[in-house]
Amino acid sequence: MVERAAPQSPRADMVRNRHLLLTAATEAFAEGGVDVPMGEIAQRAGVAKGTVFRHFPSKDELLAAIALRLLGQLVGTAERLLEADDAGEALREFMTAGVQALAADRAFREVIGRPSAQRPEVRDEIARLGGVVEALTTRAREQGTVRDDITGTDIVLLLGGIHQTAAPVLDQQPQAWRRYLALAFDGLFTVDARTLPHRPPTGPHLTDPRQSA
Amino acid sequence: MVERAAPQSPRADMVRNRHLLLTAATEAFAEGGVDVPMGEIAQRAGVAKGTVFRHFPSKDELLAAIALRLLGQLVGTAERLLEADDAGEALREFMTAGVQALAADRAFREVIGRPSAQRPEVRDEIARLGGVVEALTTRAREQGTVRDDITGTDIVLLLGGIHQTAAPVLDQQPQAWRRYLALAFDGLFTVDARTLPHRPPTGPHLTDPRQSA
Amino acid sequence: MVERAAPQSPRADMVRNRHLLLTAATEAFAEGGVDVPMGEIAQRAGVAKGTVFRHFPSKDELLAAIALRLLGQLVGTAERLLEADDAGEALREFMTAGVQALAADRAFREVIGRPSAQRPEVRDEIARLGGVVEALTTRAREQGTVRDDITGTDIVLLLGGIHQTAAPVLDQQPQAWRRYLALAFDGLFTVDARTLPHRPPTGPHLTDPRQSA
Amino acid sequence: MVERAAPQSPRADMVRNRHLLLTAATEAFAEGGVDVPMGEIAQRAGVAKGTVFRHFPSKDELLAAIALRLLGQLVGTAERLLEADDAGEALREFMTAGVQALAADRAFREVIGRPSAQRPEVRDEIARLGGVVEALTTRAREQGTVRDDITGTDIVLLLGGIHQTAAPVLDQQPQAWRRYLALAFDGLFTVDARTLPHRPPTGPHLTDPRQSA
DNA sequence: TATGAATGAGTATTCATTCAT
DNA sequence: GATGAATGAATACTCATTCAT
Repeated sequence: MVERAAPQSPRADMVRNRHLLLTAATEAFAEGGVDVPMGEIAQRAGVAKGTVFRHFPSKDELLAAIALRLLGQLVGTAERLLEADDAGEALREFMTAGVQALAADRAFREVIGRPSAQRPEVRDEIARLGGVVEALTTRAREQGTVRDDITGTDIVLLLGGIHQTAAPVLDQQPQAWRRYLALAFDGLFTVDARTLPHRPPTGPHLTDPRQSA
Repeated sequence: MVERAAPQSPRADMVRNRHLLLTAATEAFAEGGVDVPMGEIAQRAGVAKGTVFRHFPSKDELLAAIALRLLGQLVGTAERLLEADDAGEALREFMTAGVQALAADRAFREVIGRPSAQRPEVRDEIARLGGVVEALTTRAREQGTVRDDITGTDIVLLLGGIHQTAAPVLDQQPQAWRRYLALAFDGLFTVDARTLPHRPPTGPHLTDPRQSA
Repeated sequence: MVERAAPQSPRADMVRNRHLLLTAATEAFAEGGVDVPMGEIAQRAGVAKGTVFRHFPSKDELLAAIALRLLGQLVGTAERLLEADDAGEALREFMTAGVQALAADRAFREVIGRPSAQRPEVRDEIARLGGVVEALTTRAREQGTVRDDITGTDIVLLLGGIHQTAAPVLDQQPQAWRRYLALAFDGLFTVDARTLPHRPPTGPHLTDPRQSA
Repeated sequence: MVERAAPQSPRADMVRNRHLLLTAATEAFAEGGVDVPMGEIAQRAGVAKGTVFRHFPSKDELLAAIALRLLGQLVGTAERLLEADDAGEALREFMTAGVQALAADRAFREVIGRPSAQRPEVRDEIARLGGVVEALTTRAREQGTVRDDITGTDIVLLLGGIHQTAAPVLDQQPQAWRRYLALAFDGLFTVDARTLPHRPPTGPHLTDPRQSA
């Protein structure tokens, strides 16, 4: 139904389809929100509806897979930056990459704030991200470039918040998030600030509370 | 189906019903997100489904009405604070009130990020909010308590972003937004910061771009 | 979409539709088994799919309603026959009516052997039927026209069995069940038979065991 | 996917697979009814789905094969019993075996009452069973142990009916069918009964009429 | 004007069957 | 011959919206 390079083996074709689907789904969700019908994703990927379900037994599972992939990328970035000399700069870079990822992939946040995020694999990955970012933050704190009272969890949460700040104008000004990221940096990378109120959150599940009931 | 005091006049009953509906809908959307069925709103308001549609020809219209009311409240708050002596403190108060409103009413953001927000009335109200906040910000800027490069639009956008930062932990820590609000203040109420990158956004429609297609 | 007498009131129309649906469903299930799509039932009743679900929130509920109606009729028949002088004759009449009901309404048995039968209301009605038939049987036993070792539960179970015996030829010979009913009578209405093996079953749920897992 | 001894020859493997499938399918259908997915049968047999379809071009064909095998067993039993001296006792034994087969293999009846039963091969086997049982019955009739007006077809039909009588309590009382079999014997093995009403059915296809449309 | 019954388009998911490897 | 990935028709159920009373 859709022209396609001849697959080398069923296995190869399957891998290809899985990739196709993940890409199509990420795009589709990005454009239309999580409510896009599974059928549209199938169409975009150029496969039949049944194929979507063969690869991802339910919409939730598909959403989880997307979230996992995105989280994995962030974790990778953070891990790489753990090696950098200038921890403060590394943290800035991580946040920049993180917000950019959210901006580029608008489905991410919506995908994260879903029952899919309740899946153990997703929670685990979130926890993993939290751990790495905590390390990143600790190093920066030790180097005295970031304020004392900021935690890795704060950083992770801020990613979403900063992106969200600019989201309403994302269409007209796709780079506006840089402005608010800089603003956040100004609040973050300061040493002589008064201690922030409210104890730092722990274990953010990145789960939209609306869905947790 | 629900006993009720006899209405004084048809007109009075209608006004009453409209109010009932708005309240019920605000609550319902707050608790369940914008996906709560119209039927549930009718039930909560103690009226029949048809009545909901008589007052609000479509779900979208209802959503718009809610957004309008909430925006109106924010505008009111901002206008009141325009009278304050300490403009910086006033701005802080406005932002606190704004984020709190978002935190308390989880539907607000979702309601705002919808085609309903495209309706002229809503856009107008958003513009009005922008105007008042701009004034508020200008005064603070003039008093030298807020950095030079911050606009009213920035402030309005930040409301959503700050709320969103804390949203993932809203369940467990309903006050966490205060932490991020304080962090934002630290970035905002500083005078000797380097100028923020990216030109300030104009005319944010507060519309989630995802929905604009 | 379907010609129909003008309804007098919404309420009247609803009652009418409920009846229409029940009838259509009974027929549809009778002809096609419980697997007929809900859509077909809607079509047969001349209503939209949604209407079926308004009246019966799930297929199961519809099935239960049908079972209930049929069971109720049987209970009524049994109760009426409790008044008869000749208890043996009354029992024969009841069984005749029962098997005939099953023969006429082929869906009955299938409907009964379903999770729908697990619903308390259905179980209750089955229990009620069991009670009345037990009384009927006891009277016949006391009058010495039915063998000593037969219980009301046996009778109820036999209804299904007798019907089933003739079911394979129901198409070609719709009255064949009379033959096997007579055969059962010959085994039943005898006094000098050896006691039946196996203790009499108690509390038949009329539930197809296949479904109980 | 399932380790297995290396096949001796393609041909041998096929035979083996066919057997595996038939067994797995019989079990699966027995436990879950005819609605078990083909995939589960493949899994149980330890082969891929495609293999099932290579052996049995359609689910119906598979069902037919099972029915055929079971019918064949009954025919075998009947043929063997044709040799017995006491024809009445032989008939009892046959019926006992028949009902027991149905009770033990809950899928049998369901399998039989299906379009699959329409297949010529199945009809032929049913006819063959009818013939043998007719002979069995005739002999018993001639020996004066069974009533005059009973035919082989009646006997075959009764198998299903007797089983069905006890089916609703099969879970709790797996042997209850013996009770109703005895009851049937009491009606059957009597000489001075009034002639049964309704002419004896001929050529039962053992097909549930519900499915024939 | 309020009611709530009817409508019907829309959605996730299942499963027999086909077919490329 | 076996495999298992892809297909796509089919189905129960939801919900915004309409409309007769």
